[in-house]
Amino acid sequence: MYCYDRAVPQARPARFSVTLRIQEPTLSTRPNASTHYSELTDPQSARGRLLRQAAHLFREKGYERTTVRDLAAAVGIQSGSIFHHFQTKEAILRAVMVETILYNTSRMEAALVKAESDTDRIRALIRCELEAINGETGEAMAVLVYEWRSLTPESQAEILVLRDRYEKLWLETLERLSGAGLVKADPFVLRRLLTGALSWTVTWFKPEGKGQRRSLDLDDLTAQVMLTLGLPVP
Amino acid sequence: MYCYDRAVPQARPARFSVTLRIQEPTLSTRPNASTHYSELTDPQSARGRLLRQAAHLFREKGYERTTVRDLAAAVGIQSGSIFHHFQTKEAILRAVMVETILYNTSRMEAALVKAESDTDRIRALIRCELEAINGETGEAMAVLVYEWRSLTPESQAEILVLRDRYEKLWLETLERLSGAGLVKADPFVLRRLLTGALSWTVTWFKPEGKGQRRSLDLDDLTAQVMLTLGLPVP
Amino acid sequence: MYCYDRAVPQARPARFSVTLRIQEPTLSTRPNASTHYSELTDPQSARGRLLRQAAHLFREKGYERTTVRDLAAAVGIQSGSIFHHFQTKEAILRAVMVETILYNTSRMEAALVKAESDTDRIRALIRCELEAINGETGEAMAVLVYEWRSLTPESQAEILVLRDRYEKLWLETLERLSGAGLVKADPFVLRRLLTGALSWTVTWFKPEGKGQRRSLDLDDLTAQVMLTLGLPVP
Amino acid sequence: MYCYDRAVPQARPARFSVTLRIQEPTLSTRPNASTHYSELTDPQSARGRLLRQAAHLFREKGYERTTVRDLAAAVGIQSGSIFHHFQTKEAILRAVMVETILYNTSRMEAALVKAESDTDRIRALIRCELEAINGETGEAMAVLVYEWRSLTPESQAEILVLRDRYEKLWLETLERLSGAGLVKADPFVLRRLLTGALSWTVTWFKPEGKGQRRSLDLDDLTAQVMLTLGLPVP
DNA sequence: CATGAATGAGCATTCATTCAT
DNA sequence: AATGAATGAATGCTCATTCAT
Repeated sequence: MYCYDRAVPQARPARFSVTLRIQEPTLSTRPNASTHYSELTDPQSARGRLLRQAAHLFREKGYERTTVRDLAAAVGIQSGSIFHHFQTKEAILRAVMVETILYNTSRMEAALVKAESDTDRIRALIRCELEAINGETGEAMAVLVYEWRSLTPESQAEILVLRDRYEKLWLETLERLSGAGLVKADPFVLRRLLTGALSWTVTWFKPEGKGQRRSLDLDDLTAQVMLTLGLPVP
Repeated sequence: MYCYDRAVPQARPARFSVTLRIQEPTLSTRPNASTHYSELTDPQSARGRLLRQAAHLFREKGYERTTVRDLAAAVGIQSGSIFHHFQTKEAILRAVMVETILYNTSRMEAALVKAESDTDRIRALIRCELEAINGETGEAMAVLVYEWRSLTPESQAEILVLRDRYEKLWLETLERLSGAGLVKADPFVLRRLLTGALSWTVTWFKPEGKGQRRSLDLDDLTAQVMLTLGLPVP
Repeated sequence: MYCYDRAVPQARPARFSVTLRIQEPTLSTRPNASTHYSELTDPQSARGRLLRQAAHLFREKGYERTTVRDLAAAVGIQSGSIFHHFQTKEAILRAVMVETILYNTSRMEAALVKAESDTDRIRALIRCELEAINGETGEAMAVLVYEWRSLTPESQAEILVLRDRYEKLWLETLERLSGAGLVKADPFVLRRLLTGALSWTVTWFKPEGKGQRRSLDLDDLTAQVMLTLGLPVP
Repeated sequence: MYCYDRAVPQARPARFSVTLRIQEPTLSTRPNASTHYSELTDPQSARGRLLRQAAHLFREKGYERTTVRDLAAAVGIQSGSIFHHFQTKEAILRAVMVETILYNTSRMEAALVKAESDTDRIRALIRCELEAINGETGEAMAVLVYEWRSLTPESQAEILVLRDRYEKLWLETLERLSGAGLVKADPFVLRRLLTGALSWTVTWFKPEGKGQRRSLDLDDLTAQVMLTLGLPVP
């Protein structure tokens, strides 16, 4: 699983998109664009529909239990055609993860820019991660967390590089809060506790309140997390 | 995954063990005995060794990627012999989960009895769950959390009954703390945030501090969680 | 493999080229032209490059293990484009064989014309066949011998017709030598022993002497075969 | 194909059977037995029937065109059961070759022991190889020669060791004949010419004279080869 | 209880071929 | 002519499970 305790080379701050372009030629980022959002595969394209269905099925049944035939049927193509778009089944899993992490890193960077105070920043991060986990990219995020073991070691290394950029945003913010005395726990440990707490929401949180005993939206949930940490709720 | 949002029949407080005894004749609990510890399979027996190896392999490689032959080889028997102990591979997974949840519920009940204050109680629960996740039963607990999807719906229902007894211990304690104003967040939500935070430790916490940048033992980790919740650390 | 023991209709001396022209419109022979060399596909054309690469790859990896994509990549076109030049993959194999046999039959006819004695004639045939096997057309010849089984029965029949014309040159020469008492063995059997001996050189003879324990050129090899047959070496 | 021009480590004279026993535990030789014949897989066993059918099908259709399902059907088992006996399809090919080469090396050693003169010896070798190629082991021998390319490099290396022992019997005999002036050509070259000539008989020689224009048995064929070499025929 | 040969449905992947552009 | 996405049947191989011994 999306594992923290291995030695990871320091994230190379800006050039990672070049590396990516080499490894995944059909996936590109626009580093020069005014927004920092990564350019994802067109969701209308065959590849895009495949990735969406893959996220859905991998989340629902697990990577191992999802067959290439399941995937092909969900997209409406023949099983052999899958391999026109991806070399292996594992490459699909990897692409789901890479696209999600790139997309959500960009979203988080954009949200941080708008925050004005330290509590604004931590609230933005929590809110962003909750959105990533429970919103549109939720299935892909769940796959990122819970299907980590199904990646080859090479793919894991590739994605750990991307994850480090994402985690750096969290750690810097938590260290500022810690410096300001707003949180008591060690930032490193606190981030890991939050990772677990937030990613686990995918198993119980239903934004629309369907079937829940009390209705809770993403803002409420963000507030509950802030409360739990002893941080101010607006 | 070990999912919270499905309608679960109210836990039938005492009779679940009867059901269990029918389905798994060699596993029994003694709810009337003076100690509340469940009687687990003898770890020296063939069945016991099988369950231990199953927990290890399911944790390491995942349930789907672990073959019956892997299991047999780890125990030192032939693959066909596995089926003298369990009817199906899934029954092994189920047994790993059932034994773990029964064992850890008993441990938690025993720990609660000794606690004298509300903060003692919550600290005991946190400490107990961290021990379950990172101690001897850690592999089985990780399997319980991360291989949930590989259970049949019938097995899921069976185990949800056991889990409700376990969760009740948590919820009652959190509600007392909430009533006393010691925690601000909703007890129901707080428990779910804690479930995620604590179970996630399996991915990063190494008790011995091997390779970690700072050494942290289970007591330190418990203290960090208490700090995060704004609760007093002794 | 290029098999001798099936009943073959007597070679139809002149009309086979008509048949060929129908099936493979771009390949033609001019039996009435002053030179006896067949007109082969222009090696610069797309078709010519394809045939050359096919001979190379079929020899190197075998027909079955060579994919249409391998072939296309070797020529520098897309796999779909192959089928503008040949109707099926098997048609490529057939064309490689047909062109080689036509080319080498012509070469042998030309060499025989120049020979002045019976020993000259047999030496010319041996030398010619060794050149065919180990020279420029070597890869195609090896394909002709070792990929015979991959042809459809129809293609086999077509090529057997061409082969009979080639074999007739051998058999007539061996019968003259036998009549003159220069060889003792039955000409029919002797030709088959020679076919095997000569075609097998492809597996061990390296004209440049690279890595061989003794350097042996085609003339030396021809002489060794003559010696083996008890025939005079100039 | 069964290729001569690669550097081969010197054959380890007597202990090769030990090596073999390690690599192929179910195949054993009896180095202490009075006869030097290798002990082959029992032809009645599942493994034995599989090897026989494999030799037949690989010879008939080629290794690549023979599917595991073809093989299973020929033996009368399910395709999955093949892999109870052999780890891969290639291992079947390897086993066919190993058993054949061991068996025929032993036969040849036994025949050499009985020969009394140099011409007896060469006649014994020719006769033995013709029997190997056209007799009971004929299909397996043809596979050994014509499916060489389908072996992995590792398997090729393994079998080259066995082949060297076989070839040594030939080379020593030819060198004695050359020393005695009975053959004029270089022994090394002569052996290769003979290898081709003899192995090629598989494509045209039919012992029973079925459909042949003249009836030729193995003795006649041996005599023809001796005649071709200018050696005395009894 | 234990074995291990056998099963057979299922898997990811391959690949010659087609065809709309 | 050429492309390249798509096809779909086939391939080698896996593996939980069965069962005669």
